[in-house]
Amino acid sequence: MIKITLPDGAVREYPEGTNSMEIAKSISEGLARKVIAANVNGEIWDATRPIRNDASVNLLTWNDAGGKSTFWHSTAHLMAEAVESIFPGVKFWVGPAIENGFYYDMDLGGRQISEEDLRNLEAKMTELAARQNKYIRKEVPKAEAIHFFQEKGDEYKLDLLQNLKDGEITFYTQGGFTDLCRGPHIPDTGIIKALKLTNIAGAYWKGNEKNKQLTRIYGVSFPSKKELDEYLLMLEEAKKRDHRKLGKEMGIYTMDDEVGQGLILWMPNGTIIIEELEKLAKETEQAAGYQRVVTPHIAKESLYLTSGHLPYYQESMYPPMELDGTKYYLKAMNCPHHHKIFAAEPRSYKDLPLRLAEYGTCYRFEQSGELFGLMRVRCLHMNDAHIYCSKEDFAKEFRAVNEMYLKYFRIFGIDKYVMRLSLHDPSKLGVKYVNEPELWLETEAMVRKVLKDTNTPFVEVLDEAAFYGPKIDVQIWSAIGREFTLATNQVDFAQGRRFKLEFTNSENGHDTPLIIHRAPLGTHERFIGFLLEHYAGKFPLWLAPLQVKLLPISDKYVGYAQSVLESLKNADIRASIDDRSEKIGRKIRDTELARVPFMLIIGEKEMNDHQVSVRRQGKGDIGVQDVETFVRDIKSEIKLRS
RNA sequence: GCCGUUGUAGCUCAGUGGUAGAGCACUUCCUUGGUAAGGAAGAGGUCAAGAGUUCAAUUCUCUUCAACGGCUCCA
Repeated sequence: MIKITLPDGAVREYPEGTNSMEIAKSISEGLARKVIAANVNGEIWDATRPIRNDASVNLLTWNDAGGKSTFWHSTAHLMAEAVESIFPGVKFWVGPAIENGFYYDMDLGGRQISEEDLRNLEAKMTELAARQNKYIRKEVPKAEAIHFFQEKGDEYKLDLLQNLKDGEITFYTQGGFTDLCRGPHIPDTGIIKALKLTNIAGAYWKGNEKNKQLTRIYGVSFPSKKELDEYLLMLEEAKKRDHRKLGKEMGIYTMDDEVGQGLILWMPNGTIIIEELEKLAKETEQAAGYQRVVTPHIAKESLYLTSGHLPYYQESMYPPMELDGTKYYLKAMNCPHHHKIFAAEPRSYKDLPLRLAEYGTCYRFEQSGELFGLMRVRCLHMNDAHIYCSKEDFAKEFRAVNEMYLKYFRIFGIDKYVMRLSLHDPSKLGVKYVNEPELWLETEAMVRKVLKDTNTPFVEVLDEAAFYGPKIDVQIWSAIGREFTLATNQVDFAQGRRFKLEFTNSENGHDTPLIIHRAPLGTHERFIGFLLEHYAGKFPLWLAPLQVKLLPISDKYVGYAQSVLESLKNADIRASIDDRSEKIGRKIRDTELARVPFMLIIGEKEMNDHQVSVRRQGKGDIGVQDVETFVRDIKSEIKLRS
């Protein structure tokens, strides 16, 4: 007998060689039906794998992350089985579970696969699943495994085998399909009740674009039809919140083939949001001791040779234009221009920290396949600033920048974010990173210390730094689950020297300033894309392109509505009148759907009493107010940016 | 850049080898109303662009462009 410890601390005895499924059955049949896998001593195991020694066991069901991923991984095997039966001779690479489902990479030998094939595969998978084939685990000696895949002619699996040691190789078989796999898997295919193959994509072998491109099929599966339907419904809902859809619907931005890919045309409504964001940034930066500058969109090649950007980033810059033998580049970053402003005057330690801010327009020649709505574009407006400071001031300045981030996050209600400390990879010094090993370690330690001192939660990642120094990237998630880097806060110990930037220190010597690059609001493009999804288009009052819509009950009250409109406009409130000869119900509906924060209904009573009947978007009728009271209240709400 | 899919009215989408339709939106008229859709009429499309096959192409083929889903990349 062996002792099994359950999550609640209970210890039960079972015969040696029992398995998690047996354990579940001993607790209840209902539980046994739901068990997908089990966490045995911290490792996820098949529910049917024999347990030989005392162990702590946590049974996993669909509701556990480990259960879900096992379920999806097993569905990937089921898909492979279906693929193999329909396309004999296919070779497989890997088929993991991912955040929402699974995929399998395969070499179809040059064969193309269509949407129709996916439907056929789904049907085949459903058929195979219904057979309730067991997933059978088998430990295989390396020589035998190699022989198996040599017979099959699958060089991808042979490649995988190279890195595996004899004695740790396992095969899993379900129905007629055997795969090299460390597992774990669900007990049998019967519990896969609903599935959908979602899309086909090319994926480079081992993620390297120099390698052959394999065919990747994505899918998702569920233990019931109901859950699949819910998932599909969720996707529909997410679509409605997509910034590309909302941006068009709300007249925020447009794009045009003739202007060019990835080049955003900001429409009047989008421009209002841009101006409000800039107002916020300017106020905040002014209070924090920044000074504003304005710099050109282009510069000579030599500027980027000095900065060191050219060799690292030329491919991401628009090709140069040549005038009288001199090459000019559209700027992809603002820092070199700002450095030249620093260099334009002699600087004393008394001038530092010098903080230069600009909503700079940058152009980046992103690969065409990378462009994505507002999130990834070729012309962007960055909430940029560079702080030139001494080493002594660094911690204080870096900390102040972090606090600015947090201030913005509060304003926009961003509570899901991760600060990612991006470090250099020492093996790439001189290639991807400036070859200053000691400065790297020193600045990385400085940044880490600030994060620790301020109790800022962060993760560290290797090989993600800028070429000139470590950085903090802020990862955020939009309301529909899109993750991206919003903002970045970087330390730069390299460009100061490259530009020979200097200040006179208190001992009358010369020092090179450290530079902090920071962009808390990222770019207008990405940030507004984020905000659209974050708010589902229902912007808070201060950002809403149209803040108030006046809805006269009939034509008779348009005159009075116009006088109210005057009062609102005099108070700098963005308002307009719906003077269509429509019924009030219709006007309310249209205004609600247009996501206007306030509606003022104006009829006989309001006109006589110099009042307005106020309706708040999403909340409905909130009563009658004097015009002056309404203006005062709304003004204060706008000012608070709440 | 690579793999795959898609491209018909402002939007969402039907449809056909014989030069096109619906709903919503839009315009005009009627209606003048009290908190989420009043009625009627009208206008609107080189069917992404170019080439080929054909008596005839929006439809079939090819190329280009763009968008979308991924991969790779992302200062």
